[in-house]
Amino acid sequence: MGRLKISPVVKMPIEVQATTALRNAIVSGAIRAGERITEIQISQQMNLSRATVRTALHQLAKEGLLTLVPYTGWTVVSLSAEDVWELYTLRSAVERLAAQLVASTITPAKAARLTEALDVLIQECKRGDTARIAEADFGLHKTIVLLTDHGRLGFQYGLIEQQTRMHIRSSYAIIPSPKRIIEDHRPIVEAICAGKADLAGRLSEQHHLAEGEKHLAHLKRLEKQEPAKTSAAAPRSARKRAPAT
Amino acid sequence: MGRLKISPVVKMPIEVQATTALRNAIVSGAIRAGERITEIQISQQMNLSRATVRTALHQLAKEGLLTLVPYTGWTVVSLSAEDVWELYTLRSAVERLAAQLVASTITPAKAARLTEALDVLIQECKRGDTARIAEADFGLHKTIVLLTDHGRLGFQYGLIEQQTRMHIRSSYAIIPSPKRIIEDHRPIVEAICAGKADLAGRLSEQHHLAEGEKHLAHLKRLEKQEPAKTSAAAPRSARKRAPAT
DNA sequence: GCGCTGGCTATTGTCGCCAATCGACACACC
DNA sequence: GGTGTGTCGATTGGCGACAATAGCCAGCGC
Repeated sequence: MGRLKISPVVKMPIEVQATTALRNAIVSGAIRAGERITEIQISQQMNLSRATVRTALHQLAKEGLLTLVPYTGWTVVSLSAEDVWELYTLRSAVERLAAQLVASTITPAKAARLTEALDVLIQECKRGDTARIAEADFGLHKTIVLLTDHGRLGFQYGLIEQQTRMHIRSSYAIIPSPKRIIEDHRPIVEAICAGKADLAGRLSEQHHLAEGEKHLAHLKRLEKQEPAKTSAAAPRSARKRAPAT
Repeated sequence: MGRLKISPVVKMPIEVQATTALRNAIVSGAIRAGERITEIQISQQMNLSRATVRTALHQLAKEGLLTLVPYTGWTVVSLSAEDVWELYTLRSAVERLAAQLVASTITPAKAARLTEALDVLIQECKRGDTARIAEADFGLHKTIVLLTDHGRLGFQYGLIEQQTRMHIRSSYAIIPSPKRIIEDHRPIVEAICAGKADLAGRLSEQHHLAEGEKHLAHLKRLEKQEPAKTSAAAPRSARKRAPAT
């Protein structure tokens, strides 16, 4: 009597499912940045008790996707220039660490996975579909982070990624040319695979700082052309110069 | 008719107060690492509804202080060697970024605050009380992070700090000599105040990696002397070598 | 003696309802 | 017209009760 060919049912509390569905709705743009939402509205749409929805919303607030004014309401964050600066500087630090960790523990198997992810990115760049290029780009970076086998780093990276995705969807992000994307990413992967931790870390950090600064300058130009849009949400910080490296 | 001299009442929802009280209880060691707690037990002790306590516990789980097995119970995390590795590597990256950011935007006022925090640390090292030295040490690092004016960085640092504090309380942490502490910290502060972002970042990163590795080696020696203690909690990761720099 | 099954207990999950708070608006007074 | 006060509606905060789940233990069959 062998094993039956039945897929296991994955049990998941409703709270967790609600959190996941709401996170996806926010990150995908189905619920827009800056939008006000209420527990009542969401509980009716999801056919769940308000308390269950409330737990989910609190979780997402902790992830930086929502802000709550007690007794008043919830707002999906809308990222200001300062938020953008925070995200790309933090991402540069996290990804520097990831590149260093993977490079210092590189194995043929890890190198193969990295090379494969880079190949996917290169193929998408040749195809030219910007959405698929962006996905492959995220995929390569996620692979580096996953190869660290560092749970907290992966968690932190996930928070940064989802906020970055939200922002890209709700703004007029500039997309580097496919040629440039390949030129930027290949040396990072090569340094990691060659076990050059210091070089890999520096290249990775530089890549994100450079892209972040370009994007920020672009946003500033857009702001000059339009009335300032009110920014809900994340703690405001004064903009600082990027760290010299 | 001018302003009355009455201090404003700081309103804080009970949920937030409960979260803060529980966080303090965990970080201070009043609730021990590895301990199992239940919503019912905590709600009775705090004289609050279980639902309120539940919200608080979920928040703290998100901060990495607790883990939940659905329908079964909550456990205060007990940090394994792998967790320690994760914390100090992540801390090294975060503090590297902080040092770089402050150094690249240094002002006389910031330099004064940093120098003051270093002076406090030096004074405590002369006094020799290890608890006060540790507090002054944390205080200096927190000052650097706060001077970045980077909300997300401060939040991330706070998570690392509280988990580190928990671990220090629940383990036989080795404390560096006061002389060594001064030798390690002074060059970091000097580099930051001199606006040398690259040097400040490297020194800061190195400081945490070196201390972390020493501590980890110490833990490994302790583990060899005792039966393995079961580790609740945080995602397990394989130990990796520290990144070369 | 071992493995399986069922029942019980203890816990978290989810619900609906009452309580507390905030913001907007109307009204009264100066 | 401006300011202060009170009320109301909309929202979140907090509660206790019922539902769902997991783990443990006793009993039974082989």
